[in-house]
Amino acid sequence: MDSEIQFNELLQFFKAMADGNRLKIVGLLSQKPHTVEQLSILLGLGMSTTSHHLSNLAKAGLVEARTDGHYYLYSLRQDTLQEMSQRLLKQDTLPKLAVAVDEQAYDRKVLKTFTDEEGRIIAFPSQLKKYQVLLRYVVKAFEPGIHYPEKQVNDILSRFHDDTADLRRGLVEFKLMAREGGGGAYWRLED
Amino acid sequence: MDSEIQFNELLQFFKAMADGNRLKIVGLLSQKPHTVEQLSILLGLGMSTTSHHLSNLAKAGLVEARTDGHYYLYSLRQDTLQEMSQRLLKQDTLPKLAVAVDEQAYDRKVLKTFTDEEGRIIAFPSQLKKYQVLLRYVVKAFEPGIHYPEKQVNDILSRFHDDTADLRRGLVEFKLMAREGGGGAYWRLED
DNA sequence: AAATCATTTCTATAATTATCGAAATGTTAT
DNA sequence: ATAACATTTCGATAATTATAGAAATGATTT
Repeated sequence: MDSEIQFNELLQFFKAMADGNRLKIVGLLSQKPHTVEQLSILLGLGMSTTSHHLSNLAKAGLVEARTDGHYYLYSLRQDTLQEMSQRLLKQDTLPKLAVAVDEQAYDRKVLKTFTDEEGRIIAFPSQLKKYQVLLRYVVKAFEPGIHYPEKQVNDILSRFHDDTADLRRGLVEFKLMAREGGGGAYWRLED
Repeated sequence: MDSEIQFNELLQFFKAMADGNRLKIVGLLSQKPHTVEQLSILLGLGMSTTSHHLSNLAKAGLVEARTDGHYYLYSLRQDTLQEMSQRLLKQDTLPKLAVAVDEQAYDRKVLKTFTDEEGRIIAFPSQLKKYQVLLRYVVKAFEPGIHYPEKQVNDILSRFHDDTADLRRGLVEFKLMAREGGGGAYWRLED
């Protein structure tokens, strides 16, 4: 859903700007590009910390690095900042933020319909949207960052439904989990 | 300081918006006012938690409550949101964010690294920016408006480093000093 | 290829923030 | 006033985020 992207984009933007040191970085970069070392000295932070802040800002599309001879030069992407500010001024942006609420309510309703009290799946919905709701629910049983052998994946999935193969296939198909090479391990993907 | 207020106001604004549940609240309130209870049900949060989020938004001036019959009705202050977005679009807002930074910290750090207790240069930095810091430091030994013959220039520069030729060349190259004609005198330039 | 320098990633810890349940406060209607 | 109800504050815990130092990576020069 499009407004889902909107929501996450805006949230990431605000989170990126919601730190004093990152705000200062934005201010400094609005004047001219700086290297990581320069910024860390100006802010009185470790270089690794500064690097972390910069990658946070970069993920939100607010800064970019260009390699310049001996060092990297970070600069501000004014266009992203403008685009975000203007989006806030648009009439229809705010109401769309509430769509995420409806989605959630929708998810709850689907889960209530297709799972029992113990959280097991009663039946597979025929509607794709509802099927995906179930998959998002199931994938939460896996820790991000951990690699699970297929046997363990099946063990975990069997807590939700006997047709573990169907669930496994769905999780991979809709990119909630990934698989290593041929018969390798599975792991959970971020959003 | 005025820009100090600017900074904290903006930071508070971003912090207020940097939470998924608060963003959803803003979205919901942009459609119509809600009570704490309504919001907490829609978001699936405890009422105390919702109240906490609302007070956070209120502190940033983004929502306000008016008492209506039996309940409180929270509504969005669109004007604050507009004012903040527009501020981000203004040319001079961003540069001001850097005022909180100690601009001279960088120069001090470089000087500390590359000069000894007596102020002599220990080594020439490879980074151009740092080299320029040293040059700006050295050039202060010359009075503006006075013309120095090359011999005297070398005498003064030798207080900082034996390689006076390097320093002389750097000072001219980066337009901190200028030279008259062929073998004439040097003088300090104003930035 | 080795050496040097800037940056990033990793690992661990400190600080901040979100959350809930219970108790306290405030508001409206009787 | 008091009863009934909505909201806030308090106290404690869970989750997230900021931070630094060490090790790994990437890029440039010799």
